[in-house]
Amino acid sequence: MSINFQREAPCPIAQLLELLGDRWSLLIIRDAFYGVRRFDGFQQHLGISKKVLTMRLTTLVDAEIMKKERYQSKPERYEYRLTAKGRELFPVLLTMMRWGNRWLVDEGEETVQLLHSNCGEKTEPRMVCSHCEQPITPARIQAVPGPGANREVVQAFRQIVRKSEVKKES
Amino acid sequence: MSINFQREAPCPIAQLLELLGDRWSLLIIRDAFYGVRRFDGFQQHLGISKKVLTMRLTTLVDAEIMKKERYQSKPERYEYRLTAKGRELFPVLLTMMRWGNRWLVDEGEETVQLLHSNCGEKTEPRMVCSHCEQPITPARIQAVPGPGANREVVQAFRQIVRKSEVKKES
DNA sequence: AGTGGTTGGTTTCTTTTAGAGACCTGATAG
DNA sequence: CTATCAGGTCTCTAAAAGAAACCAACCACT
Repeated sequence: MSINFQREAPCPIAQLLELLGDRWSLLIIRDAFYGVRRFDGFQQHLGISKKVLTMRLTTLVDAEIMKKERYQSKPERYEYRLTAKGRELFPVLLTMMRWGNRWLVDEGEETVQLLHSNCGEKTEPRMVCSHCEQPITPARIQAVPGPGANREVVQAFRQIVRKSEVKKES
Repeated sequence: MSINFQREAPCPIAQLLELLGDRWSLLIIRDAFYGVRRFDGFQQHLGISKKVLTMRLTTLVDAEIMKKERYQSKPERYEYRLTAKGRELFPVLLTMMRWGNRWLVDEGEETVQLLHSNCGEKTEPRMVCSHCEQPITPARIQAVPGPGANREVVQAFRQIVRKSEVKKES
């Protein structure tokens, strides 16, 4: 029902959230970036229940965000590692970290910071255009229907645009 | 219980997810970026139940991510707009959109694309260092304890680092 | 004066998820 | 022969989400 912009719809953000939009998945991936690899490690660092951890890891493996690899065979034991698809979630976590540090943590009270080994300095990631390399801001970015947009999506876009214009006038 | 890295802990990503890590909050914010402002608009575009929408909007207003503004007074009616704090979630949504388009949508089937009005071209946001302006990749970024890190956090970092080194050897 | 539509909700009931904790398995260690 | 570790499963309870009915203030029509 409703215009085709919701969760099971083709919006890439909605699709990502469909997969990872619970309270644990992105924390598991964060820990994986920190180097955690084993069931027990995730469980202890996160304080997540085993049942939910099993479910989340299964989902992540099925989605090919993580892969399960045997690291010993006498008793078979596996570890979970990020795939390329998983590693590319790095920018998502970085922008989240930046926003959290900026708005949820008092200044000077940050518990985590980022060091860029290129320049050796503390860094705050910035977004730039892949084309002109200029900064990206909401005002200078426009979302437009892509090649896979069907009539419904275009329609939804029009409606949203029209509505937001109406609001501006009043 | 467990090392201090979980949800109620000082990790900025965990704090963000504590606030926004459900299946709806970020979609509401996405719609707000698209220009949706009214209860009904969110409800129809998202297909979310009114109860949950009420709860989420309340949370977002309490967190000062959105603000409720009266737009007419005969029958009092309000609309919900992003605050500066909310608008700064833009990079988070952009990186999510990029990942979703890249990994969850078939190439050429993207329903949404971004146009950078600076250069007028289709763009894929990239992350660069605020310092040296060079690209940021997992391999070139290191998370280090910040000024607000207490002994526990530093300890947790050490443990994680040690564990991931052990893994590399085996 | 009554009917229906619009906006922005609340209430109730049912289904889904999450969480705590007991239990299981296969292996090695003492 | 018992203990411990890694990596789970199973069961039960509590919390959250979803569907749908209802409510209320105002307007516009008839």
